[in-house]
Amino acid sequence: MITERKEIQEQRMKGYFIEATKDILKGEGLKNISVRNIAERAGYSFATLYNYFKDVKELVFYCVKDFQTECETHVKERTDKTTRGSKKLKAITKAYLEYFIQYPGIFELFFIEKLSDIGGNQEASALIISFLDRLCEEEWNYCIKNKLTTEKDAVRIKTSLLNATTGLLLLYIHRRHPKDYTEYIKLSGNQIEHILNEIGS
Amino acid sequence: MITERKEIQEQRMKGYFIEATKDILKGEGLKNISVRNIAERAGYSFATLYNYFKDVKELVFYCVKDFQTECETHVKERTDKTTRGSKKLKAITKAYLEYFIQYPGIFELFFIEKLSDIGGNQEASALIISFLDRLCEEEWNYCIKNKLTTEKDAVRIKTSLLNATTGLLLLYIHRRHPKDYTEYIKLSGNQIEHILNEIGS
DNA sequence: CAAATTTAATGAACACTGTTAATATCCCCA
DNA sequence: TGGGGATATTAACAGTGTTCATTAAATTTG
Repeated sequence: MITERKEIQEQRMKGYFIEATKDILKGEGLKNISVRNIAERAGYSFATLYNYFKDVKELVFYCVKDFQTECETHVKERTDKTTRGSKKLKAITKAYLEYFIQYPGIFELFFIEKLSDIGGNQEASALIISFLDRLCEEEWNYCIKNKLTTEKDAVRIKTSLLNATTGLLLLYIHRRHPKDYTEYIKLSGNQIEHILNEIGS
Repeated sequence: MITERKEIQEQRMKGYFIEATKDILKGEGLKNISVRNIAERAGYSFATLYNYFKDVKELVFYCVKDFQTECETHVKERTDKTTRGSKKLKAITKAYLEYFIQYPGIFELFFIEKLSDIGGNQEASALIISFLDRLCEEEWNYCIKNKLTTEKDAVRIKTSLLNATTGLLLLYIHRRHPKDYTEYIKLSGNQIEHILNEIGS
C-alpha cells in the first residue's frame, strides 16, 4: 500500500535528522546544536525538519532513547564478566560514568537541557532519572535476594548513587573539578566505592 | 582628583547593571537573562553595557560574588545558634540547599552556566567549587580538633557533601525529581544526615 | 566664559538562534 | 501528459550577543 511506503519514508527521514543530531551531540556537544546545523548535516533545509518534528526539543528527545540503549550496551560490554554483588554494581556505575565523560554533550542533554515544558518531555525526564536504577536493577535484586543488603537500604543507596554520579559529572564537565582526568578518576572511584561498600560481599 | 570621580562613577554604573542582572536572576531566572533585558532594567541602552563589561559573562561573574555573600548571611542567620559539630554541619548544608531552592536561577548561574572559557572565569569556578567548604570550614576544624573525625575522613566527606548537594539540586531543579517539594525535603534531609552521620557527636 | 577635546551613551548593523507561513518543487496516479 | 497532493524550500519575524560609527555630553584648556 501507499501508506506503508509513506511510513518507511517518513521513518527514514526522521532517522536522517536524528542521526545528524546525535553526531553533533557526540562531537561538538549541546552548544553546537541548532536547527540549521542539524538540517545541513542531514542534507536538508532547516524548514524540512519541521515537517517531521514539531520542534527541536522533540527531535532531541528521540536521541535520549538511542543514547540510553547505546550506553546500556557500553555498560554491559565491560561489566558482563564481573563477579556479582557490590563489585558488579561498582563496575556498572563506573562504566556509566565513563560513557558520559566520553560524551559530555550527552550528559548535558540528559541532565541540563530543559525538556521540561511540554508533555512528552516529562516522559524524557522519567526515562533519565530512572536510567541508572534500570542499569543496576538486576544486580540490586541479586543483592537483596542474597541478603547482602535490605530493600530499605537499597533504596537509600540508589538515591546516593544517583546524586553522587550526577554531581560528579556536573562538577567535572562544567566546572573542571577536579582539575585533571586522572584526579577525577581517583576521586569518583573513591566515592562510588565508599557508597557501595555499605553492601556486604 | 578627576580619576577618583571617574572611578566612583564607573563603579556606580557597574552597580546598576549588576543589580539589574541579580534581580532578573532571582526573579525570572537564567533563561530571561539577556543584554537587552538587563540594560532596560538598568535604564540604559544595551550598548552602554559594553562600555563597562567586556561581555555579558563578565557581568554575570560579578553576581557570583554578591550571591555568595548573600547566601553566607542566609546560612549564618539560621545556623548561628545550632549546637556545634555534626549537627551544625547538617544545618549549614541544609540552609545552603534552601538558598538555591529559593533561587533556582542562582543555582544555574553557579553550576550550569558555562563561564569556563576565559581567564577570569576560572576564578569564578574556583570560587563556586570551594563555596560549601568555605561555609563549613570553621565547623570542620572544630570537628577535627575535638576528634569527632579525622582529617582524612573530613576530606572525603566534604567531597561527598559537594557531590550530593550538587546532584540533589540539579535533579530537583532541572528534572523535577523528586516530584514535589515535601518529598524533596525529606529525601535531601535523609541524604545529608546519612553522609554526616559518619562524624561522631 | 567659550572653544576644543576627551569621554560616554547610543542606534544601526551583523551573524546567529527557533519557528511559521507562503511558495516552489517533486512524484504518483489517472 | 496533465493534474493534484505531498513535500522541500525560501522568506520573514522576533529574539539572541556583539561591534562600530555616530552623536551627545562633560571636562579641560585657552
